[in-house]
Amino acid sequence: MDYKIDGKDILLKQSDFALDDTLDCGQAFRWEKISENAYQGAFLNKPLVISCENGNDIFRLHNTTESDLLTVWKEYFDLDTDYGEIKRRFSEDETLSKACAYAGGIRILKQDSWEALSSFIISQNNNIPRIKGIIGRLCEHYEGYPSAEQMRDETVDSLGYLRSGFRAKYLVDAISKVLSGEIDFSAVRSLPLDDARSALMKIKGVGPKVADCALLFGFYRLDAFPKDVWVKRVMAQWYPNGLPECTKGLEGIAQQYLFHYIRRRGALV
DNA sequence: TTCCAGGCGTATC
DNA sequence: GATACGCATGGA
Repeated sequence: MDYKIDGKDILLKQSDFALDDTLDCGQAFRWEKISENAYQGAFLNKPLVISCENGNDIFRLHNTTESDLLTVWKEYFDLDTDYGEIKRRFSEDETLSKACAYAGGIRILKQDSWEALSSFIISQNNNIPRIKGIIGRLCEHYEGYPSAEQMRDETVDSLGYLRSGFRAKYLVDAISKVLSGEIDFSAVRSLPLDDARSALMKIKGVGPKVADCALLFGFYRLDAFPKDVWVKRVMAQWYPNGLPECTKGLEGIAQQYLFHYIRRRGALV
């Protein structure tokens, strides 16, 4: 990792990284674009403004210490993973090659398990602007993304201000099962993919898709492959016999390139 | 007005 | 196991 301290900021040189591609591709819901080249957001309750300095590979992490870079942001932005190598692997496949070329700056964010799980519970049968609205109201209420512990006394009625519709009862069930220990995140981390998915699906409102999103984005299980309406279209049109061999073990990363591509383009051409 | 959105629970067969 | 339908809300 190549970086230097610049006053109160850190300057980071990082290839295969673009803010629009990574922070506005539907994997995280509370990064806000505050100018042409800058986003404001947070991991847990540690806020960050990050901007791109040269329109390319130099990034400024504003008001950040070297310690925060090394203990928080390096991991969150997955800076130890070589996405260039992954894209070369995927480029054996014609459709994936186009998707990687279209948004080559996508990285999988290593998000907090509870935030990812609860965010994707909210995401079901919903659209991204409205998901961001609900999560924005939640974070405004708690002055940051609340832990399950902080939400322990919430009920369907008390969550009414979120206007999350039928999903409120699913959040309440998730809070309850996480706090009771029925869902144990450290156990989920050590389980094989199918067992981890089944464990999360004990929560009402968590089916295969939400579970796979939580596993991919909140537990960094790169072999989890969430199939939403968009990815189902991709699969039907381009991969009727399943994903190509070159994605093996990294199906989740392939999913994110394909998801972003078909959503932005409307179709794969 | 109707349709749809990073789905899932339930009923029914 | 598969298929059909309802679900809260709000933007298009």
